[in-house]
Amino acid sequence: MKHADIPTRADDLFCYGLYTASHAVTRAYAPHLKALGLTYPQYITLTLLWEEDGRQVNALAQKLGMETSTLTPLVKRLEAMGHVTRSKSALDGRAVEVRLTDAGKALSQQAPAVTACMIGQSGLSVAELEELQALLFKLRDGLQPR
Amino acid sequence: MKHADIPTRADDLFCYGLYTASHAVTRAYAPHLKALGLTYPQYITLTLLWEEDGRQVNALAQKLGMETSTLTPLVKRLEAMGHVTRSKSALDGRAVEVRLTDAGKALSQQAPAVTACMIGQSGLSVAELEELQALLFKLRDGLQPR
DNA sequence: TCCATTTATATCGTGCACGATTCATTTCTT
DNA sequence: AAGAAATGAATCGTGCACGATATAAATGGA
Repeated sequence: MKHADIPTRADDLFCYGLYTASHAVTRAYAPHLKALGLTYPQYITLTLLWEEDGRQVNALAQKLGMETSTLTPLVKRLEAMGHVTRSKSALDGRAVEVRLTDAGKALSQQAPAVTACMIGQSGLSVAELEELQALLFKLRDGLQPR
Repeated sequence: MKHADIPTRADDLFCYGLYTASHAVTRAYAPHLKALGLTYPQYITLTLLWEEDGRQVNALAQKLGMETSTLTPLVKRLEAMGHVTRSKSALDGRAVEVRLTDAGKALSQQAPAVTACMIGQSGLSVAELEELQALLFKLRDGLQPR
């Protein structure tokens, strides 16, 4: 591809839509999550634990594509709020396993209503959301150096 | 839509792909932008100025969908780096106009190569990227309360 | 075994992002 | 024209996100 073929307007840059849409979603979630006392990254982290409890910090970081330096304090805040416990792995003294408390598990009951509300707000059909999700995963996986 | 119809796995949540893809893009841009001494939000802000110079802080915030409390320090850093100037509007004493310096304008020469590289890395066709962009804008605009 | 390397987490400093608040300026109302 | 309301930036405090660095535990090789 030659430079001449590349869109130069900010609206056309493939990074711009992602950047603004991502923040718009975070903002749209905020009022729902505020009622649960959660931030958006905290909520996403909990969804991973609802799916599979007892993950290590490392596994959570991998799933989210972030550094443990981001997750350690986040998980500590979840612990301080009483949603999870952190304990050293018996098999590997370095690893920390994150486990949901009853309170943390109970929060999962609220999730479907929040998701439903967000899907409704989005104005996109389920088919469009699936198409979007597929493209996002393809983009993300393409960019991962690994 | 009933709750039973809502995907509950984290992978299927429509927020998850956006969250991880957005960070993946930021991370993929980082090495290219580091060579220019810029962060990703700084780069996007500059693209808006390359498109139309002399915008007010408010206009930039609107375009990016962010608060002025985020942009004010960012623009000040761009000023400290010598890429822009900040000056009070003659027509409205409250407003601050952001203008590119010669150095800031010169940076725009590097942008097409960066964009081209990112598009190549993404592994998506231009058609797919346009489709993705369209869905993202639709999502974003659907979520804006306005 | 012993020591080098790797791995898992944590810590620190910088920058982004938001909401709440403040301050100055403009605009609206009367 | 004067006070009220609205607007544009800025400031402050909290939390997210990264890279660089540190520390402790596990692994590997000689």
